[in-house]
Amino acid sequence: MQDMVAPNIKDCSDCPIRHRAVCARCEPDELELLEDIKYYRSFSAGQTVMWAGDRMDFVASVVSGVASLTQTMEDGRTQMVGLLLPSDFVGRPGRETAAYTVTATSELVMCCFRRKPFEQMIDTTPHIAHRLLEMTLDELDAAREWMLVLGRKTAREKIASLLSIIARRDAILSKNAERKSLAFDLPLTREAMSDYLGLTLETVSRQISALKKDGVIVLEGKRRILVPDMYRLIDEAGDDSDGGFLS
Amino acid sequence: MQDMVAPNIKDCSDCPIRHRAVCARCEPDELELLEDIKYYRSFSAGQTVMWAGDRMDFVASVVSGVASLTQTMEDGRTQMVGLLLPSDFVGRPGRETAAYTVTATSELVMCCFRRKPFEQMIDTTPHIAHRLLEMTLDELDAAREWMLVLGRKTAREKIASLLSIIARRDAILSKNAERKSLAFDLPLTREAMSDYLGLTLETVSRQISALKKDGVIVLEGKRRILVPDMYRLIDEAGDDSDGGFLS
DNA sequence: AACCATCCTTGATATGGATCAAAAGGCGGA
DNA sequence: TCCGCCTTTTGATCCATATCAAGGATGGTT
Repeated sequence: MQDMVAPNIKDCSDCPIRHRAVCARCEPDELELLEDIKYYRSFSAGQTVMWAGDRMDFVASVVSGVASLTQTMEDGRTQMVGLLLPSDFVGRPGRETAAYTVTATSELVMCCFRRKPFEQMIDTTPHIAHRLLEMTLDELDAAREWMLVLGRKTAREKIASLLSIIARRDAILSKNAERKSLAFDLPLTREAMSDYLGLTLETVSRQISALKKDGVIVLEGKRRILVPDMYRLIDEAGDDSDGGFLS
Repeated sequence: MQDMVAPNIKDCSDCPIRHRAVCARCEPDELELLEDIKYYRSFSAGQTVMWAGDRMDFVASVVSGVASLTQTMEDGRTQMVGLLLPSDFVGRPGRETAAYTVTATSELVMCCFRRKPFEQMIDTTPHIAHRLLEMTLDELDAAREWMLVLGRKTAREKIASLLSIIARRDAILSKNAERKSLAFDLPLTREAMSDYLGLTLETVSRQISALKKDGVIVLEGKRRILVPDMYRLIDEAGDDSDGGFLS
């Protein structure tokens, strides 16, 4: 259960935050400041990055792997409220303690920035604040998209929605976007999927079996998914929420 | 179906955005700039402020009344993804078209700011950008809270959660916070409540009746709710999501 | 190779909420 | 004041998903 420095990352060029959150318009001296306050941490599947209520001394960006944000009720019911894929950002500037539990659902490498100096950068560097606002608005849109899934979709549609999202993100990362058929590894256990979808793990398993029987997906082992026809899968998801794949 | 200028609002001092989003640390000349770009619109219950996909030339803040953000699937299933109470902000700087349909669920007055000049203010006035980021993060937290409600709570808990939220907001507005018992008007039809909670309107009605029968709430007419014991209601909601009431 | 701990699948049954249906308020307009 | 529309309540039945239960696959450890 020991964190370690990721051995294979040398500089900011591998760090998504450089491209997505902060650095697109950074001046060289700002980049240098970023270098000063950042460090890498890696986690193995199942490890908890932080518990809700923990003091949080950093904000971070996912370099590789997948993490989840979860909320748990006293009686143990838990709901995933965010899925962090590579290049996603986690942490709330200005907040001392974590509001959600963050868990690595697969091998995970995060690029962390010490919170206090990061907050100073936000205050002194307008385009960083601007970029952060954009990212937060994107996350808000994603959360609202997900509210439709949780509130109004059937179990089958929920599974198809989740697979679409992962497939799309995977395709973008591997530059395979707009390919009709594709394959990817599921970075979540059935239980994690059920926590995301507001279902039980048995229902998740059954619906995956059903989608397989109907030829919407093909399983290679338990975790690898082939999607023969991405448009079919998106259609099963019940709406255009994943229309972004088409663009 | 005609918008009109709200007759009873003369200056920014009645405008929530002044306090919540923009003006807390505004310089006099910034306030003047705000005055230049703002105007009021009012709507009656049921009126649609804008449809998803509409071109959006303004961002706005709710002055009084309640509005909802909704998403609808092709087959008509709809999910509310945001409830806008007085002082809440709506609109995404940098986006041309509305992502959600905005509807007045009661008499509604909004304070609108023309989008382009508002965006310029954001870019040139760091503390406005900062405040906007904070508000967006608050909304994101609220959305994630709601994901737990949608994904994991029972119908009864969902109703209690919604009533708690409205009660709390109402108490804050009328400076009645931390009172144990309180009363408020429901600004939503049963159908709107069902769209928020991912239920049918029949289930909403039945659960309200059940809470009434059990003495958790008292109904005066259909729309006015008395809560004899706020802590009881919060308890029925199933978790501490409304612990904010206690503070 | 045998063992163990997870993770996953499948079956049988139970149930909370949806659906279908009807009637009872409430409220504005003629 | 009465009518007609809209909202709400309540009842009967159905069904999608949860729950309970058992067994199978997988991968790591000794």
